[in-house]
Amino acid sequence: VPTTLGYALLALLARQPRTGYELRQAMREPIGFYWTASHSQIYPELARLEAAGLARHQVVNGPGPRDTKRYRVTATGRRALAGWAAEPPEPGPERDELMLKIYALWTVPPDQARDLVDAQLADHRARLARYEAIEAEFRGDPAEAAALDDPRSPVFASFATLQCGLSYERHRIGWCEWLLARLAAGVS
Amino acid sequence: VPTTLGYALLALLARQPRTGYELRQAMREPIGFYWTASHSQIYPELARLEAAGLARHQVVNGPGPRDTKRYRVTATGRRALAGWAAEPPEPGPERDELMLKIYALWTVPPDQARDLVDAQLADHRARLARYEAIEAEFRGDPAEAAALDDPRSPVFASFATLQCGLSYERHRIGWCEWLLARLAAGVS
DNA sequence: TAGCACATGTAACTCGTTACATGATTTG
DNA sequence: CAAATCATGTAACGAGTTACATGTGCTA
Repeated sequence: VPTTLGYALLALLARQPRTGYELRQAMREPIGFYWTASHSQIYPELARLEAAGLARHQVVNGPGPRDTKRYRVTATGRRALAGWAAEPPEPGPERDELMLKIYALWTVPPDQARDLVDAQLADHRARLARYEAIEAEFRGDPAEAAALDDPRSPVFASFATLQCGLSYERHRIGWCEWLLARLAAGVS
Repeated sequence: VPTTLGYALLALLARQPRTGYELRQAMREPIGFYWTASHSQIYPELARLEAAGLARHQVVNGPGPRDTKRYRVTATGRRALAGWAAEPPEPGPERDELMLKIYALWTVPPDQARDLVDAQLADHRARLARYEAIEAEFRGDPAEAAALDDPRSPVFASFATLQCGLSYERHRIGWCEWLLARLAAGVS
């Protein structure tokens, strides 16, 4: 039984075969918004997946300088992934460093507190803009737009996570604005 | 320079002196929504804080069966806490296991997918109800209600984190409902 | 009298990050 | 020719969880 990282890799491999290096790239942008991993974690994990019979590789002499191993999920791996995805996630402890800082915000001079929240607000607005651009891409591509309503398509799944990201950023922006209004009220 | 856990402990001690055992209790409910720690982490960390001069303890023969050490922040610790709290948090990697499952949701039969999202929705509704109850307590207590607008009061800080929690649960509920509507559309 | 709350500590293990290690190919 | 990209691995370290270890006082 793999770790969460193992399932993350299977989830990527179920969409298309990839090398360890490509998996590492993928762990940045699309999926990287909610899960990341460095190559030093990925390579050993791929070996474990293969040992467990959930993935297998093929050596490929691609255009690159050295031989690369291209991994794909096995039928067993695909079943394991679906089984895992259908289970409710175990309620891991939420860890939000910003909230901890907010909890201690009364010890900070109000103008510094305002700077902190201002910076957060700017961050979230920037991320919202990025997500909105990605959303526009989804809707703009006819092939993808067609799959948006089919729960069996990967495009649907990607779009669902994107919607969550959009909603999250809007929530966070709203809260920052609320907090900023309170902090501004105490201006000298 | 302490770890995040160290600052979490300082944030609690800045409000009132506590023993290791009491800190462990506190890491469950109020602050535990966004940071948790077990006693096996807390006791060594307290020793480190003391070694760094940020907290100190006094042995107390309380009503309990054995001597307990009651910790309080030092003036240095208080300054360190305020300095840390004013700094923007470093953007740690977001890790959301549910999003990973959603990313793989296309591999899951739609009726199972619906069950998963249903369960999440119920969880979030329950947590929202809890937060709303806590909010009502804040507003009901005249002493606390008076401090709600003062950025220098711990009550204000606690209330701000609570508002974020309320907003977060509402965001998550909205997204679950959105997703459920898409999944229901594909009903056989 | 069995179990729970009180009360504090250490040890082993897992997960993740950063640094170490190597080396070819392409691009400026 | 120097730097970035491609490409894969291991080692050391830090943070966190679970389990080990000990012992008192109260309550069902």
